[in-house]
Amino acid sequence: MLQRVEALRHASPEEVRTLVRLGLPRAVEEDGFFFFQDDPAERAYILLAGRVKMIQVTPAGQQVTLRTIGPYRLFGAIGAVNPTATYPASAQALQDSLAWGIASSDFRRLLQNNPALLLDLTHMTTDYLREMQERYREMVTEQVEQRIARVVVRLAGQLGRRIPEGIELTFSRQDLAEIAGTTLYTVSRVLSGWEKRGLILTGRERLVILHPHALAQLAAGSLPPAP
Amino acid sequence: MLQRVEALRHASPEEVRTLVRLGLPRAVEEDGFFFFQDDPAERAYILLAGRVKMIQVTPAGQQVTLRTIGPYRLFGAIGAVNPTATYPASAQALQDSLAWGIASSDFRRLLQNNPALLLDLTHMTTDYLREMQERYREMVTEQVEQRIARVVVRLAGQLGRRIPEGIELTFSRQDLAEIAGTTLYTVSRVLSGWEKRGLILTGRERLVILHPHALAQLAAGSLPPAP
DNA sequence: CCGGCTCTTTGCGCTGGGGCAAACTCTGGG
DNA sequence: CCCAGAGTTTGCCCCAGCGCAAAGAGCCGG
Repeated sequence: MLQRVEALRHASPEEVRTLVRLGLPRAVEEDGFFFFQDDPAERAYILLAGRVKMIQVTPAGQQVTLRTIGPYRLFGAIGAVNPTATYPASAQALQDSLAWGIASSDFRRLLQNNPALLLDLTHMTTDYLREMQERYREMVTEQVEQRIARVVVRLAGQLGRRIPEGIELTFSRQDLAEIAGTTLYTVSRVLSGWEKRGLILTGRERLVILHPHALAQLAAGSLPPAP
Repeated sequence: MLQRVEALRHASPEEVRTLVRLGLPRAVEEDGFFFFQDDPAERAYILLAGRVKMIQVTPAGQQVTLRTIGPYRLFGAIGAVNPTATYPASAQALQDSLAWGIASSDFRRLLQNNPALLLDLTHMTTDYLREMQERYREMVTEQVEQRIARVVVRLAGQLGRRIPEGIELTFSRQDLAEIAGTTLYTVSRVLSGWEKRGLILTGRERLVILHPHALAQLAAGSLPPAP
């Protein structure tokens, strides 16, 4: 099963078996936490089922979602590579979720014995870094509507479900706001606008993308925002 | 000389010699570019002298500075680890600068033969990733004045010069604006405010921090912004 | 089928900070 | 020493988006 994890592509079957032996399953129900920001990074996780969001909370209590994790993806690994490190973010379950937890020391040992695996991890990290740099730029330079469009397009690609009408996403306005770095009010207004223009359908904790192409154009800034 | 590069801490003297042999020096004068965003990542660089900023430019021509590089630091390496990758940002010299350029393929070969080095690189990358995540959160949640304070404090630590009066930095208002994700007007207003409050001295492309502690408090949000 | 809870919508007012324009001030080159 | 050009300051206006408040809508358990 763990073979499907792209981070373990270069792990030998034996190493995977070791991981299974050394790791242990951890189930967390909706809204529960796998770990908290600034806790010592004791384990890295592979998500097996469900959905997890990585968040940072400001001293004032405001939440920012850094990314959402889908099945067969690694999380908590950034903290785990460094022996003395703490988690840079908290991991909260968006749905009931199940993950395989590997002690950081075992994880590091595995990486040390398998340079190909370490290289994979480096690639993953640099990819994520590229994404963060881009999103940072977007945050600085783009208008909210465009940012929300980007978020929706990105989420659709990662976690969208194909249904007859289009692509379905299950996120509340609040969720989207935390990802796009805005407020639920603004998200609500923007989504309403899109619905009026016939680009999407909305519902409680749900939206359906009818015209992915138009949304992508909005995200790219090549389509002017609502009148 | 290259021994001082923290990225090469685990390189053997012989490997360093190989790097010197395989690499070549590249001088770029002020405002010149080492490479551009989206170009194929042909070389990784180690800065030997000068200062370089990594920037992304939006289609509309707006600039965002991702980070500034000081001597003995690696840049362009994120692009170099992946054989098919392009640079995620442009590298522009803030002053006349000199760097040692290593072909990406040589760089990768070195990493493959020396897992300790690869591990160092991974640590550097994850550290930078942590920083980007933090700055992303700051960008989303914090007010401009606080963000500018953070930028100034951070730059003071990396590139500040001790002088009798305090810590001196050499950046134009425009530079600071691009780093803090705001406009030169706002930076100018905020700096003027700080000067009136006696926290800093300002000058053309220059500022002197008189009370680092007060600025740090501003950056942390524990000191209220200007009245 | 009801009641309550959570999520969503929308009107309204407000403000942080963006951006133009014009004046001012360094600084280095001739 | 003076001038031109680059960097800076500040007044002024404007608006995108925030956030309250109150009403509406969907969902679930009993």
